[in-house]
Amino acid sequence: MPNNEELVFKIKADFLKSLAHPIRLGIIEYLKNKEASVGEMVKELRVEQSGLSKHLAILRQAGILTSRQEKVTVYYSVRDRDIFHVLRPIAEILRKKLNESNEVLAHLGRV
Amino acid sequence: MPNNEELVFKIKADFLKSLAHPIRLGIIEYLKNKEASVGEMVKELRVEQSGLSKHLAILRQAGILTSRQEKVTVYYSVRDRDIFHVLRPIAEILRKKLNESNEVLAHLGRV
DNA sequence: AATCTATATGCTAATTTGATAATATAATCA
DNA sequence: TGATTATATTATCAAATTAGCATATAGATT
Repeated sequence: MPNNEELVFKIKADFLKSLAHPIRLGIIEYLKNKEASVGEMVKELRVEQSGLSKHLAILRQAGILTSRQEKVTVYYSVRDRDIFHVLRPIAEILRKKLNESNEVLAHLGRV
Repeated sequence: MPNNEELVFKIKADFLKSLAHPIRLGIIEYLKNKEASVGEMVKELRVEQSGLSKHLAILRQAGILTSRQEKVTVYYSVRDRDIFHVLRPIAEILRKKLNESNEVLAHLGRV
């Protein structure tokens, strides 16, 4: 019986888990400015169909993507663009970290 | 042999994974405005010592925390406050989602 | 009806992650 | 030195995640 605070951490952690996979990050970026069908993504993202389907389901369940069906084709898109408010700072943090490493490396040749 | 784009997604995913655990989120929040020793956190966060130690190591390796040692005591703190630029929008997204659910629920009584 | 296309689901094995307990290390203190 | 304290590491096992393949479903086409 977790208390409310623990429950909130659990919910946040689950949300983060849904993002924490290279293919899923690739999907979100691919859908950044457009919607796309599963078939299109299978080709473009070079992933196996059933695997992609499962990753899409995870992102939909997390509320990050929505889908609409047209005949047999299912189109996915980003449900709430606020997700990029999470992803952008991550890129910035990593970029910054990389810069810091490079600055250290720059001193290697000198002595 | 993954290409550069895939490598970047892998790096981002690994970073997200380091965040994606309730205890680790609890640690980061606990360290939001202060540093704390492992012993203090064992007591306050109600986690087992060896488990906490491992979670701290994961966060340090991810570059999210730093530590300094004073005699036998090790103090941890947030290394780069930019991490909160990632965590805050997550809270907002989840709050928003909850509000939307509540608005739906509000119509349940009416008919 | 039989086939084809697009997507989802189920199954299994491999890998990763996590919890717990035990042990190690290292500094301090008696 | 021996005991104590603080933290890290290791070992073991259970649980969760993932990949890949096979199958299911459902609509479209012949």
